[in-house]
Amino acid sequence: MRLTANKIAGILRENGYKLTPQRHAVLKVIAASSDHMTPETIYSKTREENPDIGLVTIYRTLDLLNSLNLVCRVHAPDGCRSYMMRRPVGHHHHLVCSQCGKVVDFDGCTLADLENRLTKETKFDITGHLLELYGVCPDCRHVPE
Amino acid sequence: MRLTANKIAGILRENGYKLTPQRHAVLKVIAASSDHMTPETIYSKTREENPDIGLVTIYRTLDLLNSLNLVCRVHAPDGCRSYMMRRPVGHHHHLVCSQCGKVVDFDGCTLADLENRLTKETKFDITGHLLELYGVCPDCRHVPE
DNA sequence: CTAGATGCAAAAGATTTGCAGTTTA
DNA sequence: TAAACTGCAAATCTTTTGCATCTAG
Repeated sequence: MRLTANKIAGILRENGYKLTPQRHAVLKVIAASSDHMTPETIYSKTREENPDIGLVTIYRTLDLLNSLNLVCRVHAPDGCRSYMMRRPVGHHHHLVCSQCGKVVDFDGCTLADLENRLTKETKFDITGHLLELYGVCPDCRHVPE
Repeated sequence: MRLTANKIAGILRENGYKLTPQRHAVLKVIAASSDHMTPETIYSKTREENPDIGLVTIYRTLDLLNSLNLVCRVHAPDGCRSYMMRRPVGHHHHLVCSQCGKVVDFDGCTLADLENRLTKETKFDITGHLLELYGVCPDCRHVPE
């Protein structure tokens, strides 16, 4: 289960942000998709129901949601700026299909040992990581164009 | 030991690409730094010795080197387009200092098990991954501004 | 009522493309 | 010499900012 737009609206309020119709619309769009979307895509999807929203608002809303850790940013070898709803579980990563862009997120990553080792070896104070796996999803594998 | 500019020059030739003075200059700059650099930074460093090189050539050269897997692209939470020399060992990842941008690369990542598990669970055909760790390097930790 | 949000237009960047001239192999 | 490469200028995007207006709480 992912966070719903309604829950997020509550979280917004708790943090002192206003729940505007625009933000609600953006949330609905992101919550409705299981894939990651670029700001541009989110913009046009949101406009379908909210033709008056501006692209700038999309950018600002995404920054806000991202800073509240409500959506997460997906990095791919090409475009590095797309977003999807974050699941309630804190920590997860992405498995991205290189052909259709489908994203599966997963948790249970095994980096703790690695981080410990590197902390010792490099004396870095390790604060986080980005892990994205790439591959071809079953659908794309079976239906070569 | 990293790949030297000279070795790469040979590889370029082997792949049917010409070794131009511009490419050589870019390679020298990248090889001389242990950190990742943006195209813009590489551009200005290259210009120090080669004032006539154009930014476009930097972009094209980086794309070429990247496609030959001679340099690698570093993704950070902010800028996602910077490059550094790739080491001869095939597989490695980055530990990036969030404050000064220093990059340490490392190998021995422990993702094989994870990939096996996910292959089973998701039926994705997993072809690669991107792993970047973030933290604060010893220098930045000891010298708070 | 007021801090915070929005939209517009414009600015600022980043990256790509078209093209004519140059150069490596 | 031919294919590949370069630089320039211009075209495209993408993202950010300034500002006057609006609105959720």
